[in-house]
Amino acid sequence: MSVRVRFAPSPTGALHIGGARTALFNWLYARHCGGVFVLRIEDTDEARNTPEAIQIILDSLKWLGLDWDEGPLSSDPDGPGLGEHGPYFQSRRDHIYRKYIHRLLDAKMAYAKDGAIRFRMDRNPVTIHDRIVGEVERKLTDREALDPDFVIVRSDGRPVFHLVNVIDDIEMGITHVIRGEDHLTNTARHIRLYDAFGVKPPEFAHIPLILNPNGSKMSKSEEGASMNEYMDGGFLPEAVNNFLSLLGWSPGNDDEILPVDEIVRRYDLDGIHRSNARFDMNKLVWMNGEYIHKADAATLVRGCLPFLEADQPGASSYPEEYIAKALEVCREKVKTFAEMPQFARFFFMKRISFSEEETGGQLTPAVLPVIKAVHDGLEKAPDFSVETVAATLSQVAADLGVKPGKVMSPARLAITGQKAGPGVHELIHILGREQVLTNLRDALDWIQSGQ
RNA sequence: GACCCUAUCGUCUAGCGGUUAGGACAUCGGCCUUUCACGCCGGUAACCCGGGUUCGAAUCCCGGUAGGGUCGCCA
Repeated sequence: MSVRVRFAPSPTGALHIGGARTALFNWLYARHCGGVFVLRIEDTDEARNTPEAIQIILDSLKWLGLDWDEGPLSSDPDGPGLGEHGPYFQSRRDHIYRKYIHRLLDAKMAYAKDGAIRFRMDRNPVTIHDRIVGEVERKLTDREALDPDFVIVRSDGRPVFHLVNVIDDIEMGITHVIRGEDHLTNTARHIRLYDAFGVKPPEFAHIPLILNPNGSKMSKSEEGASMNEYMDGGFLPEAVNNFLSLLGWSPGNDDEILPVDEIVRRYDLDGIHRSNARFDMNKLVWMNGEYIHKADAATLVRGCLPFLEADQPGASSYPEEYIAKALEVCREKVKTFAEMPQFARFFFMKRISFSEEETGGQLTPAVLPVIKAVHDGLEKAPDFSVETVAATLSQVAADLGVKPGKVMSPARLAITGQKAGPGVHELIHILGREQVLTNLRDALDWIQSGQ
């Protein structure tokens, strides 16, 4: 039988990092097995669900590259979907649930009380066979022992999660339920529901949770908890996928930077851990840097442009080739695209704004002669190739009788207004004669005007 | 309160009866260097505790402790 897995989010806001990982693990397993990945929207809680939230979930999954074989094509519950098991919005499947509820009622396995419908739950322990956790014998808790039955249809007629989740998984032919460990103890109820419907339960695989750095449950408001932070924060989806796949799963050796197709190839339920993992933004940022350093030029430009434009309005209207060259010499310095402006902003400034803070107090009258010499040297340079610029600056240092460093550092400060940045020769070459000389004259003026 | 899961450096992890307990992030030194990074070299740093089983336990069993999860007319 071919593998069919699903991701069934409830659209109550941004996609949580834990949800994204659950989706990823399901997708990975489907792709590894050549199975089917289903997306189902659990929008039964009308008060909390919004069309915007559905769209965000769709966008987040697309951004991560987690394509679904069956599921909605848009955030419209009545719109077209992919696959033969629709509708894929629970809010549009009520007629299906009704049939199952009647079966339960007719067989006396469920009954009405206080206007709601309750399921007669087994009082004996339920054994859960979990692919990750193993055999789990779930006994009733003290509260449950008082009244083991649970509500499956609210008094207002709306069926609850436990019921619809099971019915949909049956109807959609789900073979493996891969979900967060927070559902493990609830699985006993689900198994009894499968029994009641006379259906063999699917394989269960409960994956460990993602915790905060301090070990507590990762809540929505926590740093790094929302996928929006990565989509809008200068991250590459490949890096986020790679990082998430390693949170609770291991390929079995020390490999860490793994392209997604290799993760798909090596992915297996047996490689999933049993213990929760803490979220480490530091390592994610490092990994993102690894991906940025190897990204192709177009990806680098596309990723950085929004941040550059926000920092220096008009930046995106510079010539494409110029932007590409400017970003290329800065790429090794950043770990997220959001960090790019702090190194590359001067490339997109017609006039540099000098500040005591940015220059670290290094632009003083003492360096006036050096900057003047750099200006005059470059003004007379026959061209602005990297080689010519290098030779020119060396000559300036020689003429002044100082080490090259005594020229490079003030030159960088004067031309870029910053202490840190790409190689001086390269940045002068890319900036070009006119802009470099303008910046140098501005620097001279700024120093002479008493700063 | 009850029930369930889990336990290797600060963090993510390798290990699946015999290892100098390995790697990565972070951190601390050093090198490289015109800056900041990158890169390279090196250091600090872990088997939660207590009992067993065994010639031998990080690995298997039991107990404790700690952390997490669940017990809704939320999902």
